[in-house]
Amino acid sequence: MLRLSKLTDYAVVVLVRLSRGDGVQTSPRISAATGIPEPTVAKVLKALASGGLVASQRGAHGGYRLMRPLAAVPIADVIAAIDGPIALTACVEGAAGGCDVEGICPMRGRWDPVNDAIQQALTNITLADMQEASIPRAFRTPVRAPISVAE
Amino acid sequence: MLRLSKLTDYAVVVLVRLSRGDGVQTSPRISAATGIPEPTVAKVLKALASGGLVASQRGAHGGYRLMRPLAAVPIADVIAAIDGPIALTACVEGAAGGCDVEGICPMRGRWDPVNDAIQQALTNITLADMQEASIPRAFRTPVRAPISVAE
DNA sequence: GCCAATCAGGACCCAATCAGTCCTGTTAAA
DNA sequence: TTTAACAGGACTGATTGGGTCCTGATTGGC
Repeated sequence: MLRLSKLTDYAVVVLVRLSRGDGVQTSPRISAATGIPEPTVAKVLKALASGGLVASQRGAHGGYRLMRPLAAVPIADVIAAIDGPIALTACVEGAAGGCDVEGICPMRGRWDPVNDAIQQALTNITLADMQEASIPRAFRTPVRAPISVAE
Repeated sequence: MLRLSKLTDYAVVVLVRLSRGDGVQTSPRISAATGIPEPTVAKVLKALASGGLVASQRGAHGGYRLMRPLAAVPIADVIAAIDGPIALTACVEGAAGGCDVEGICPMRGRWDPVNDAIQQALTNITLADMQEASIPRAFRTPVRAPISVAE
């Protein structure tokens, strides 16, 4: 099913939320605004910080802020930050490790064109695109968006 | 990581194998030729038959054969046959069921452009493309290709 | 008409993965 | 010094998927 991790979905919500307001925002505050449980918000933000998508400020009055505007964040970056590098199969070029029959595996490299195509597709879509895409009535209004994720 | 199911990888191997030779081929024979365990080959073939990618013939001297040449089989069809419809998130248009907050979920429809992009990317790549892509030395020769899949 | 080979369609089990939580540091402002 | 906040793990329960097996249904040969 080409499943996307649920945390990635959360990450989009969190990033969109971060894009409103100027200063840093704490994870409890984002949790309250989005309805996502606080520990999960914290986990997502840490991953996003590692990926360079948000900047963190520690200590009292700390928090997180966006490093780039939404339009400059391809969804591929978000996925990479949360789920690791985009690779359909483990033996794809760039994936860590090596399969047990590496070197004799006829599948080696076979999925590369597919990966490249997907990578490119995901790079061409930014968070701004997703933010604007077909949001149902009454949800253009900010600030108090409830739970987000499906399933 | 956008993980692709291992069975889909098997399916590509099986389909490529089926493309060699004219008559029907039995699953034990394909298993022997590819190194994939027979029950798994059977499972993959059943799914491919349900998806209309291969035709089956029951009874003695039965087996499977390709319905179309490899160049006419987009990889999207294979994925759909094995893993079900291509949908990144559960609440994507076309996915079964409905999430618990359906109707108020601001994420609803948001992933659609991403899904469409991926769908299109996968539709533009056929099995023939994958077959030709960077196969290492000595594996253009048919018949006795060993295990395929990565881990 | 019977038998053997083969596909059809499930049920089932085990391992791996992931979402989600929690705990213990470390940093920085008041 | 205290407190608010992030950093970076470890841990657990549930879900998923790979893989196997079993019981039919179908077809060709003897």
